[in-house]
Amino acid sequence: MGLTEKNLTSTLKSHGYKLTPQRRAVIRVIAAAHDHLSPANIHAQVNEKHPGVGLVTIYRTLEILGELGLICEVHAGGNCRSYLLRRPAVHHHHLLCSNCGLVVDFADCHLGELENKLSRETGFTMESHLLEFLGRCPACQKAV
Amino acid sequence: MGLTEKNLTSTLKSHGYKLTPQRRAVIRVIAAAHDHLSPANIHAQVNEKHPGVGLVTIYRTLEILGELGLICEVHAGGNCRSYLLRRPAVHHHHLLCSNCGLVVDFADCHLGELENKLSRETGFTMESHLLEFLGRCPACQKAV
DNA sequence: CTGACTGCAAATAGTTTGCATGACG
DNA sequence: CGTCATGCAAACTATTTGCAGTCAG
Repeated sequence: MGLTEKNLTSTLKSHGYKLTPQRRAVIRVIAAAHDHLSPANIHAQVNEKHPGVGLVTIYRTLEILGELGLICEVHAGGNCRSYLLRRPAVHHHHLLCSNCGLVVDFADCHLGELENKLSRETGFTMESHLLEFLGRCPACQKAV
Repeated sequence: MGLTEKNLTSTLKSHGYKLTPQRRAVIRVIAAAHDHLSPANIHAQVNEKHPGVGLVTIYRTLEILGELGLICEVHAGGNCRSYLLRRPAVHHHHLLCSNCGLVVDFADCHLGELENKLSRETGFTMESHLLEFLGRCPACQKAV
């Protein structure tokens, strides 16, 4: 049920995008990472196995993947352009370790109620919400 | 009870920072805006009244204001470096209009419980959380 | 085959740093 | 007065764009 590499590639295809070795490599890296990665980060990891892949390609691939909703942004700390594989294709949020960057997903935000309340009070039509927790994971707590 | 310009300047002083016309201008612009502003944005507005102020000064001032907790970041859309006057000096969140950029504050997020639960389940020590709602304000709904 | 994809290089945009001058307190 | 702030210019980093060659389908 996890979103496998196969699903990703087939989604790519079904949207008319071609499946190139470079894209496969990018997807592989993102899928393998348990962290959120910056474009430069992804580039470096891709090049470990496939030297010669341009950073530009990473950017373009990320744009496509984002467009298809296969990856999502993480707004960690100052760096705002980190990407993460959208593992469950459902609504969820992230819990980040401020030290090592570990990411834990969780889905049960009880924001529906709050959303309704705010909507009533302000007259806003709600479109989406962004929720992230920042903390320190067990390993990093021990480490100091 | 609102955080006035006076409070801001006195806070600056009490932390050993000098009160220069440039900083006053930056604070004025941020305080007057009902929007979140990017550094470039602030720079432009400051220069309308005080030509000659460098963009560098804006950056440095923003850094100080952020350090003192007088402004906070807004993670709107793609642009991740927008600043906003932190009106109530307490913990709160934002509701953004995706069309006009209107910002509404709200404080009563019921995340404490969720935070505790996550903390128990994951072993994380929680440091902070980021919550933003994105929607469409009443005016923009009418405007189609 | 053909159009989409890639990589290079160059262009842009956004942000930071070094330094001499000037202003706050 | 001494210290900190400012503004300029330059250095950097991150991201985007143009173009000719290459490749998946």
